[in-house]
Amino acid sequence: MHEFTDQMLIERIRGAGLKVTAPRLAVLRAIDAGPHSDAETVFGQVKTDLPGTSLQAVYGVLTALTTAGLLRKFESAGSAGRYERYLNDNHHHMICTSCKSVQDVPCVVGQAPCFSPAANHGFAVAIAEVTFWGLCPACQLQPQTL
Amino acid sequence: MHEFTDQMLIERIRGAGLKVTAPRLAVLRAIDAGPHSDAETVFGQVKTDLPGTSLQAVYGVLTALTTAGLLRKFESAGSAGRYERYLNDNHHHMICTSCKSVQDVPCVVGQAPCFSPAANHGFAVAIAEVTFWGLCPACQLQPQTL
DNA sequence: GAGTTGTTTTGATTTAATCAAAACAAGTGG
DNA sequence: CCACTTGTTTTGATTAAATCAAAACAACTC
Repeated sequence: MHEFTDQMLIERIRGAGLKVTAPRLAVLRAIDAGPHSDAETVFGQVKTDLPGTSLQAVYGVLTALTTAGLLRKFESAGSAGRYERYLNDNHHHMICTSCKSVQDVPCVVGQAPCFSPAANHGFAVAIAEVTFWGLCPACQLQPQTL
Repeated sequence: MHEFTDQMLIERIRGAGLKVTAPRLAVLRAIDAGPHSDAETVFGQVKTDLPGTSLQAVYGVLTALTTAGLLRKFESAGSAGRYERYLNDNHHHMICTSCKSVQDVPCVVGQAPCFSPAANHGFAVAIAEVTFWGLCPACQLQPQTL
């Protein structure tokens, strides 16, 4: 399941100009193990391999790593903010309205179709965020709402 | 500024199968006057023309009107949930990263281009939500962040 | 005009997140 | 290898957004 060795993670942290600490390694490992996790979920994961870490530390680490460009935060209706490894691949998210699970979806239609709103009203558009809402395969099998 | 008379608003509420009450009228008027408002903003507006209304009532009214299909709620990173009149026009939003102001943008590229993710992983996609982030004209004139 | 049902008020509670100050540790340079 | 500086984490309190429950109340129907 681990795509990255600790050594690789250490290099990524240091490469971003940040000090390498145990909580930061643990957070990166947690995101690697469970992408699209929120702060609480990351905290739960981190606690198991680095007990004594505080939830506030996790928030701080997530914010620092996001600012440094190692992680990306995305927030969507009805859920806490979630984090994933930052990849400059312009992908989007498909979220299940029932179980809130998240799938990555590449943005393939042309290059970056959604970057061009029809009328931009003078806005300098920097990024376009696309979220697809629907029912995941598992939840489609459920008879009704639980 | 008022697009709708009270009589029209009353008909819309009743048409949705809901009882017509003063707070509901006041909330619809507030949304009409300030689209893309959050609950607190609506509350501030409502208070002026119907003092004694509670914030919780505003939350309740917003939820009821949203469930009934008269309003649409949208939530975006860094802001509280906002409400607008529901229009079945598949429009999207352009939000200023600096001042958080919102502009509607029609979805014109073809019909509903964003409804078709490349690989849907078995998801039954119901809606696609597109948010453009950037700097509004006013904030582009600011030398730097305030 | 009285009754039933749906709505609003009042007040407490939850969740997600942020802030500030003190304790601590990573990476420098001696 | 030790001490210093700076950045990080902990501890504890606080905020913002929203939700819940029960009692008071008002809209629509008969």
